[in-house]
Amino acid sequence: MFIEIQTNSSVPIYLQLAQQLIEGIARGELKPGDSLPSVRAFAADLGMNMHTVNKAYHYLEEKEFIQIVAKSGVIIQPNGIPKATAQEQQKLAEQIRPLIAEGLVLKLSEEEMVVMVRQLVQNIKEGTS
Amino acid sequence: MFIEIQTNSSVPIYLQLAQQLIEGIARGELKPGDSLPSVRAFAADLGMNMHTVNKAYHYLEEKEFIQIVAKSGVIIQPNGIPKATAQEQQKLAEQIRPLIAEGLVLKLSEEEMVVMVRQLVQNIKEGTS
DNA sequence: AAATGTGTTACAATAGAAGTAGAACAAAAG
DNA sequence: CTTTTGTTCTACTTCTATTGTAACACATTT
Repeated sequence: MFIEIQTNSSVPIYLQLAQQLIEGIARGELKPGDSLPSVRAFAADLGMNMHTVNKAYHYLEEKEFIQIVAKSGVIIQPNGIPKATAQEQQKLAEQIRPLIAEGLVLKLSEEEMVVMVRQLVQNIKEGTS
Repeated sequence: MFIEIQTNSSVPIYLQLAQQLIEGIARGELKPGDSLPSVRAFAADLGMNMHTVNKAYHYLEEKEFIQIVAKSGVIIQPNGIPKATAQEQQKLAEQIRPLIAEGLVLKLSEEEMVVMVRQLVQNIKEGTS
């Protein structure tokens, strides 16, 4: 899968990488059991430091989207990623909340924001920007 | 209006303050032309440093939600806050996108996320958590 | 006019975290 | 045994958040 990093973005490289991998999973391009490149190989491939890739991997591991198997490599959660717990969903909502509030202040209607979300879902699934 | 700061949160104080003011505007509790406390008074009231309040104010000013009028204080955008431009909406979408992607990975359906957004809109308008 | 109160801006300083990177290490794989 | 792999330790630089102090602007009071 293609990874595209914007070095002058305010969002750190490791996060950009992690987010793009998340989108890869969301879109089904990365399936349970698939293996990801080693930190070194990936880093060399992307022209970044090993630690940056490592950090992205650990970020994803903490969310339990992947498994890091010591000395052997990294694979997408092989038994499939379980559905969000109430707690995870709550946490997600908390993160979205200030953005919705901002939308409201900018006079976006509930419907407009719903449309925005639907659009985003489509874009992610299609891999379009 | 009622401000509640959590000092042990990972989200910085000035941002918590700004976000709560934004919610105040969204919920209509703060109307165009309303004035906000001076940096010093507000800081004393909330038990924080004036610069922290100042930073929140400037954050909101940059978004053009308020006007900082030198010497006379701070007021909510008196002519009403204009509807989001295409660019602002785009930017909002960009910020929401990684969260939606994460939701998808956690097997939340498009409908579930739409419901989540509608719920958030209600909560914000009601001022509930 | 001078003083005082109220409020903003500017400069400084600090502590801490974040982002990125190099080198050495131990275990697994081949 | 050699190569590969994730881990660990260290290190450096840059941001960030917060606070402190002082200077400045203006209106009102004395």
